[in-house]
Amino acid sequence: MKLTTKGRYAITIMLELANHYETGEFISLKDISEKENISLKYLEKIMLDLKKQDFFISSRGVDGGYKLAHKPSYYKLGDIIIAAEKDIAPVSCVNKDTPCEKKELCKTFPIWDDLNKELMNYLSSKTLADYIERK
Amino acid sequence: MKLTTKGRYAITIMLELANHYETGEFISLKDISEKENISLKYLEKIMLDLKKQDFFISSRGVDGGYKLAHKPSYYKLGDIIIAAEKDIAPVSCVNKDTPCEKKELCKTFPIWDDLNKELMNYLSSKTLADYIERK
DNA sequence: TTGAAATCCTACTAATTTAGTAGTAAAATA
DNA sequence: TATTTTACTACTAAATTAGTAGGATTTCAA
Repeated sequence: MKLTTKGRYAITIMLELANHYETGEFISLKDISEKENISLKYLEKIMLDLKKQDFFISSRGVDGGYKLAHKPSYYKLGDIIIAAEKDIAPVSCVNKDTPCEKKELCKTFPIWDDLNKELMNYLSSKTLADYIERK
Repeated sequence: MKLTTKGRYAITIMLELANHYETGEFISLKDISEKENISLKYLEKIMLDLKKQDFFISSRGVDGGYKLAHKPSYYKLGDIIIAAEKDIAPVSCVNKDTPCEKKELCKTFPIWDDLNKELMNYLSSKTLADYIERK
């Protein structure tokens, strides 16, 4: 049931931006990279996937970086993880895009279907706002 | 968040045995292998991990195989998956045996800790009895 | 008492996936 | 115009996954 580093780092990036949401300032990937000890190039790559969503406002050049386009409560953990990992179904047969054709016959299908629903439900119920730093 | 085939097939095996629990007969891996189209050798290997638990009664030779040592409601999905996959923590920092040392400082730790608890809680709440065939 | 059918056990391996790296272009700002 | 940052594509080493291969041992029935 492991998450890949892509999903993990995506959450790291998003939570860091959420923690600076109130200030309105841009946060560069370099800052996050140094703070969290993650390769800058790898963070950039993860950003490519996240950017396909309407998640950020970005700015290039000195003092540039990213900031959230919406307030932290807009960002469900599930949406972030899916954006980074593409597919988080625990078993591919319950994936929305490529569902199993034999699911009517398969005795284990209900197990994976229930688990997937439970997971999705939980990850949709939590947002970045639930985990930002309180002062 | 993918499960490996080990975890998937472990559930397949256990559910098949659960569906024959009432008859008391031994089910061979060969039967399951043919029915589910999974390599016999691979099923044997998965069995090695499951057998470390007090899960089965086995019998060799003709008409041998396995049957459940307890009734289906005894087997929590989480216990089966953990036996097969060893570790199902979505992120290694929340693993019981090798927890992260910086968890006090880490801002994302509570996210993974909550997710892990949710998962474990769910997988402990369901047993094979919830998914056996009704006649 | 021998052969077949099953479990039991260890070692190896091809294919896939993960976790990056490398290099460059383009934009913004001072 | 130099610097800093994002934006984008292509490649790659390491690790993991999903098995295979080969045999030993046990049980039962003919």
